[in-house]
Amino acid sequence: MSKEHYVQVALDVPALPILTYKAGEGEPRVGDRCVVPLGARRELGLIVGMTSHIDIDEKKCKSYLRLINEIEPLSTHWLKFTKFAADYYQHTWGEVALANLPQFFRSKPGPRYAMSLAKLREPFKAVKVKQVPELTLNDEQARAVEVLKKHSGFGAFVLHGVTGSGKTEVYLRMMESVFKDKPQAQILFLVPEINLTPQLEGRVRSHFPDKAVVTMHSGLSQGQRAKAWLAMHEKRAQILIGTRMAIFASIPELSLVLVDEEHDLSYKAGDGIRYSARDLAVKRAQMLAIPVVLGSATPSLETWANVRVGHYNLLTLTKRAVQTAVMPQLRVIDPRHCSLIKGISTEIVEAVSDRLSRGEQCIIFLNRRGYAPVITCTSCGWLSKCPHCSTYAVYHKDRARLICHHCGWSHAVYSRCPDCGNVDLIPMGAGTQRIEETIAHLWPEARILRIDRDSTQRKDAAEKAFASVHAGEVDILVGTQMVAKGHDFQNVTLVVVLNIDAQLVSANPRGEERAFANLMQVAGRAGRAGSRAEILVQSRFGDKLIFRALAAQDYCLFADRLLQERKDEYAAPFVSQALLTADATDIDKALEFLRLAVQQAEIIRNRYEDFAHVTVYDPIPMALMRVADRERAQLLVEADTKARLNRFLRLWYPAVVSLKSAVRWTMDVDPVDV
DNA sequence: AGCACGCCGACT
DNA sequence: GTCGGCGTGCTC
Repeated sequence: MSKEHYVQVALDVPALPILTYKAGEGEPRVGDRCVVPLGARRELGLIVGMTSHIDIDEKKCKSYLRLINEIEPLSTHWLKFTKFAADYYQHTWGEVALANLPQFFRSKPGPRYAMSLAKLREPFKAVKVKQVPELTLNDEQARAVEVLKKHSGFGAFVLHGVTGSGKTEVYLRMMESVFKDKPQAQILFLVPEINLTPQLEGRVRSHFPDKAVVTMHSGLSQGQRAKAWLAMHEKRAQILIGTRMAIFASIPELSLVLVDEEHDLSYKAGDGIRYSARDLAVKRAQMLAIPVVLGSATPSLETWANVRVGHYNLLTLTKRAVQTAVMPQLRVIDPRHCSLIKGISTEIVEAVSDRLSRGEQCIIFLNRRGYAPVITCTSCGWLSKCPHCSTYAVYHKDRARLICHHCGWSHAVYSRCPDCGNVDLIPMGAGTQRIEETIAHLWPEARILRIDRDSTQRKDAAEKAFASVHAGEVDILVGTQMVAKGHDFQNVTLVVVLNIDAQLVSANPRGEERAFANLMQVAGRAGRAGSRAEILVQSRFGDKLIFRALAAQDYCLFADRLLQERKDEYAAPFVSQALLTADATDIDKALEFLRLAVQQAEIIRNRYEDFAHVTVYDPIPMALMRVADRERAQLLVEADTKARLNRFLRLWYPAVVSLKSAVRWTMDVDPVDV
């Protein structure tokens, strides 16, 4: 066998193919990194293959400058996986592979490289673990664990259970059964947000005192990330809990992947390479022939469709794990048919008063921060528009400013109308700050706490706020989305939802599905430990199916109906989509670029019969057209299958690149918002 | 993406 | 005469 003198190197450079270099010093292995000359600069590359012959001019072929082989090479599985992601999301292999290594491992080694590496290998500081008592599984939970235990090879399991049905305990036992079969196994546990890692981390550490647990999320420093990454890579740690970025970790003994709250939008990366960590989790499990578990009370429609066609196995938890817990009662209140006190119906006011008199806690949920979404002039009709975006600047009373939530523009609130000089400027609508003010007025005795991004800006502020609710120091909690995630409040017996209609009737095709997930999640905050909890939703659409399904806590009813609708409309998830988004200083430039992209698409479409089922739509300005002085337009492409869409994109993407436009653009495969 | 090369306008 | 603007094009 002839020695392979050349290495094939992937580089973190867009639109650059794999380059071939001569092997220099050392014994290069596939999966090692190396420093290579590239034009006038030096870049860090990843060796993805070896070869004994080259098809380029020998003189053109340079040699690598330094081989980096101080750590074990990345596995062939990891390389194949990142290659798949690169092809699927239309990026180069090098971009996906290298951009997803921690900073330390994607940088050229400096003079202190060996020392830094040794430091990264130092043992982790011991963590104090609060012992969580073992829970016994009910029959449903036990069955779910049993199904996974009996399964071998690839399998996607959907753990569908309402809040409080004990999904976490099931995850833990599933992990346990994997470790029993294979003591050196490694497990990846994906969570949607950093905030959710600490509690889960505690549970996991307590359950597996002899397994090293590491975390990976954007809240960690580069050093901490590298340390956790290396611990998994070198099999010193066996459990990785992390946000979407963790899907790209090197996990040589990966044996089980868990994706908690799989429907959560934060699994979809919004910048750079727009991957879906959930979808990649399924793919990675499939490549490794291991099980993946997707958990949610409200699975995404994509996932549900896979359940219904039999690709995924459904494991259902219908009972609340705490036997005494009762499903909360749902009541929809039509604000048109009752008197309102500053936007809050009297029925809700009475219900809150009732809870307060009994010393119970209430949550008021409103997905809109600030005091009022817009202020207006009573005389000339002036509105507080953001000068840089096609939206309104939100009034923040506490800071006496108008703030644009899209670009951050802020201006001291006007004392008189900038157009006509009139002094009567009034806030329209209500955000959490205004609701807080209103309830303080209604219940002067009550202890009120507001939790939203504004009230929790300081470090640990959110944790402290949640702790004070748990400690019973709060009677009424007002908050946005933030209050809906992760925390169960034992003494909360009433949840009020104020402004779900905006989402219910939005132009967004996924609005209803998201409203359901939101409502279900908020509802789950109440009455975990028992007693009669109630959910009051203020909505004009009480007769919608969503509320019937919600009252019965019947996700299947809702999801099956929605799926049927999507099928009839030939909409996602029954079609696969890619979205080309362009932004420029003016909308015409963006649209013109997209029109050229359409031309390219049509050329490709007409050339191959395969693309008869590919639809290229007209470019349109985005719903929120202007953000931070950039005007945005988008172009949607649809195909009947993912595979066909991918084949099309492989031809179209390079054609779009070659347009060489000054317009900024991105391609989003499987976009969440269309 | 960088960083070169390259071909036209105002400066010691 | 040259310093430098950023348009096009290549990187093994």
